Amino acid sequence: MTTRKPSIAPLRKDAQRNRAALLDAARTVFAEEGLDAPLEGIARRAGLAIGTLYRHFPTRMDLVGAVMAEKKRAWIKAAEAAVVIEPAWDGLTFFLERVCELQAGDLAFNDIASMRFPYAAGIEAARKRAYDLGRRIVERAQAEGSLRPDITAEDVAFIVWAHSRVSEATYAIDPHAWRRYLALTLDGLRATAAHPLPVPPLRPRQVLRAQLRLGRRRLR
Amino acid sequence: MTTRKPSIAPLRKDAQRNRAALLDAARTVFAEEGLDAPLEGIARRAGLAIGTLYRHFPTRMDLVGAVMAEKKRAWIKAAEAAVVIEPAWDGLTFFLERVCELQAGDLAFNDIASMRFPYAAGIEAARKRAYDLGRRIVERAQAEGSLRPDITAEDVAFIVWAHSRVSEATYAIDPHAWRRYLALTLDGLRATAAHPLPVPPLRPRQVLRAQLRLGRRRLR
DNA sequence: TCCGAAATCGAGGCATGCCTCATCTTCGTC
DNA sequence: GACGAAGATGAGGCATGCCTCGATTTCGGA
Repeated sequence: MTTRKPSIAPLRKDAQRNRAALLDAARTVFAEEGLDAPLEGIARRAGLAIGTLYRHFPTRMDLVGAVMAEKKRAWIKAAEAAVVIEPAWDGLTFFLERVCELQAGDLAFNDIASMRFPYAAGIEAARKRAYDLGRRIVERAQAEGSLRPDITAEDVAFIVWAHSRVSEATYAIDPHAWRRYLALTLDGLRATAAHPLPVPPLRPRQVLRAQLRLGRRRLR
Repeated sequence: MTTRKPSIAPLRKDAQRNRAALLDAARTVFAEEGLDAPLEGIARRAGLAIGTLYRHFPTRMDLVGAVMAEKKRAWIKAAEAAVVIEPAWDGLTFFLERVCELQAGDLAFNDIASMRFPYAAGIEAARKRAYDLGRRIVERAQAEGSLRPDITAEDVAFIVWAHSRVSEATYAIDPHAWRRYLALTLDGLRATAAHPLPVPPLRPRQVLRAQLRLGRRRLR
């Protein structure tokens, strides 16, 4: 996230300025083009040479991690808020709405939320935290009887995956279209809507493998 | 789809053999790697030189169109069968299940189903037909009262998009996982599950633009 | 103001994948 | 079985994007 030196040395003024410009450019470009956007474009937009980008962020994931820091915080904050909302159903909808909102309009976060990238330590830590909270949100809503009992926290991964494509398709055409689809999804999650499900849920390990697979495919 | 010459001339024996080998290789490679798979890999797998591939299929879409011919037929057949099934709800579920089944395990058809590519005439004609049938399937189920009345045929696009990512993520980990997610979706589509939707449906033109956008992004 | 360390620069080497075309091979007809 | 047309070949030119590294500039402390 910072430049990986054990470093006590503070950055020089110009370096600080340039680092900020790179983050700024990267935020915009990643959001518009996704995690695999050419790094040269980011350097250009920041008005700097490609070598400077590499000095500050030796790997793509260092840059991604730095850019995603705020979004990560927003993600966890949403989960922390949701887990205490009453009734628990409202907590669940609040959580899903916030996650989808973060995904919509930011292709990079969209990728981050539905995929997994080895060696992106900062991001993975946040994800772990968000998932643990997600599990509690699900269990709470089931306990109160509003969320159908036959789903598991792993099924939330389905929702994130599904929404990631919906958002990718529609954000530039109608920035609120995803709300309609999320509402349909929620209607299927209500205890009152439940019909037997044909196959068992994914196991946590399977979700992880699926996310890794998507990530590999994305940054092939 | 054929090689674009006005041509009455039939292919030479060796050319016929090679064309078949190319289609065979392309079927496998596209299914495994998606529509943007390197063409060199397809030629290599067919045991032919890259120039030969280009002689038979001057553009990527010529090859894609030829490979997707059978899947296209299966798609339309499913829709034609679904539109006469009683009760109409069963027709709808049959249709969605078949489409999702075709998407699962074939990354190329997955792309074809959720995106749009200009100048892929053969495919677009099939899509038009399938969409018209889809509209009738939806209206029939609404008329009998099983499908919630507040959705439109355009909302089916959401389902295809959503499923495309779910399938991309899970087909190699658990080839039937998508059935669980589709069942959840169907539970949200039942008239009995309906709660008011927050935003209006996409208009047909918007669906088209969204699909074009996905296609451009995919074959960037 | 001067100097060394820090930071910047960007050409260039590497890899991938597209597509072309001059040359060689094979088919099938007479 | 010979010949002309159809077909196959693959090196090579082009474009993109990654990443490095020696040369150059800038900063800021003494």
